[in-house]
Amino acid sequence: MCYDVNAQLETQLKRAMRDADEHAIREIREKMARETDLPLFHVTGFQHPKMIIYTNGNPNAPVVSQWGLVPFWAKDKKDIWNKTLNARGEAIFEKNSFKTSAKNKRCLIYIDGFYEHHHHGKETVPYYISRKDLQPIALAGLWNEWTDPETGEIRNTFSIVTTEGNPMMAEIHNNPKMAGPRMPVILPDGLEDEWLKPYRDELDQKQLEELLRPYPESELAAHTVGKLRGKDAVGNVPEAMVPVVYDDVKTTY
DNA sequence: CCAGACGTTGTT
DNA sequence: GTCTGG
DNA sequence: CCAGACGTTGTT
DNA sequence: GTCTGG
Repeated sequence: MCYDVNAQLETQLKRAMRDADEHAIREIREKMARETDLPLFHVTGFQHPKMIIYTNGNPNAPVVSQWGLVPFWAKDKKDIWNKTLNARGEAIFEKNSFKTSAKNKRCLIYIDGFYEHHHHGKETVPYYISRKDLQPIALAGLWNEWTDPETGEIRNTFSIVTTEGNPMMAEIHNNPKMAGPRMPVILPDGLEDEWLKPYRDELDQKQLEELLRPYPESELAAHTVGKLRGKDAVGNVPEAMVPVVYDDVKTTY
């Protein structure tokens, strides 16, 4: 699970800035950034925000992409893109909606942190999760280009790959309806580019699947924040990440 | 064979 | 309790 | 994923 | 486009 994120422009662009010249930097900042919905202090995937991703096609070039992968064969985005916000890592090479992307269209999404809901009695308490060192979180993703049959418009869309959750995530995300803790795939420093390597054979697939593991909780911090859903939702404002204390709920990890 | 789906989710 | 909308 | 609705009717 | 269910 990973349906709620905090993604700042600088965080999303950091990778591009490593090797961009001044002209490229200006192009990116002045043109591309305006096509996104950044900054996103809190957004849910169900709003299908436009963000920046880095694809295997050109790993250092930022691309505007919309959250909620629409497979190329889909006739209409509406029925599918609320169901493809996440892609179960164990099955990305099997599922119709993801298999071609898993082979040929993998991507990185850099975010500052993400949110999960904890259930305490009848109350729902959101947590904000980030790296302890506050560095950008590199998420493993899948992307695709989909042509809208109605407008002819080509849309770039993406999905966040998930894996089993670490013990901290299991404690936080304790929705009774769910069967097994999950968390987004966070690629450790130095391994991001492995996710963008070409797929040639079964061995490559094995190596890609090796990357889809839970990130160690020792590197993650979490604290309770204000409501993210419903009429009390804090909205897309910096206050979304500000700590909020709830009775009888662990405040920080 | 055709029709219809194609997806995700941890017990206060 | 269960479904839909965001 | 969670929050909120869950119903009917000819007019603000 | 491709798989599953009937």
